Amino acid sequence: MAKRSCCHKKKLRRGLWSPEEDEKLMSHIAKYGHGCWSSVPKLSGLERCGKSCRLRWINYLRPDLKRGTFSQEEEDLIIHLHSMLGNKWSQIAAQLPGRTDNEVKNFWNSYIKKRLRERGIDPATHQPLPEPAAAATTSSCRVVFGDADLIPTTTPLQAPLAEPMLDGVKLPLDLPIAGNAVPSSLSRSGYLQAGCFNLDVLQQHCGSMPAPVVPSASSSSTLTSMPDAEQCTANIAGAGYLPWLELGQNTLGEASHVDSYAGALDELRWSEYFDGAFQDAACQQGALQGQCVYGGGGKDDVVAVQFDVHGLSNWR
DNA sequence: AATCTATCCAACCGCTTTTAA
DNA sequence: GTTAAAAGCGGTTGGATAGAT
Repeated sequence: MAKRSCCHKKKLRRGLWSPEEDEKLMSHIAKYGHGCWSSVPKLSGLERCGKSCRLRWINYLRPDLKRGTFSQEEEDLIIHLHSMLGNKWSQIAAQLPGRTDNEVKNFWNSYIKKRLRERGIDPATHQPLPEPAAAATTSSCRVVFGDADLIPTTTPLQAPLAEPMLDGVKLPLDLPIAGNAVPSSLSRSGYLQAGCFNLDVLQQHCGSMPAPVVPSASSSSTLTSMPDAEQCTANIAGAGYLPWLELGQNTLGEASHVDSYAGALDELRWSEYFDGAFQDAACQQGALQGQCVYGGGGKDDVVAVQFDVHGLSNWR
């Protein structure tokens, strides 16, 4: 038997909020702040549970909400972040100022999912949907986005690519590494651009790579205190450099932002990186669970390196 | 005009994590 | 260290609305 919610237990009001209730909640929070949500209904005279009040505030009444339709840039960013984070809506929403996790989730389920499917992309895996005809074609390359609109021109790849990083243990970026280096058959940027994650670009735009994964207290509201993360996001999207996204000319620019991060890039030495801590981390992580598949080297040659944004920030 | 269907989105549910006593 | 309450989160539901028949 399903447990009854707190609203049922206390016979509190449920369903849509009336303007009067909104008014009560807003004026209460304006005066006192929300403090403890469980006490808000009592103090404000609302016959709602604290949880409901919290949700209403976060998703609807908060003054910093943007609302309205999502822009193309926002849509691209959501797709990009979802390919890395999976259904971590709060983390995705944290990168979209003025958007709530609920809003992003709804947008994903009602619009983006459909669009990706129309374009032959499985929204769950970001892989091309299985197509009998397509499967018989030559490419062994596995891409995150099969859509020509979304993938910039890249050198055709020689090797199969890793699955996208969906298994989200804190922004997983699983870089398959054959031996101590990027597979010889594949340039680093070529490999990364084509399917996984372009660290060149990330480094270029983010430098120290402020965490895109922020401890989200209330979705996007945290962004105001995360200028670096916000700027990083803006730089990635604004410069049209989401590795597999073309955002159009109107989004290009912001060269000064790029410059400010460029220095950090030089400090990154991939050989050091691969020989060092990340390789250790890869060893610790153990099995790949089929995330990265390489031709030639065989399974034993493949080392997955998982790092989160904190790891990236340590590259400097 | 009436009915049916699809879509969108606000809100709920229940589980997990965090915090405080 | 334990426990209960609060907060956070993601999945799901249900009502409103638009569009199709």
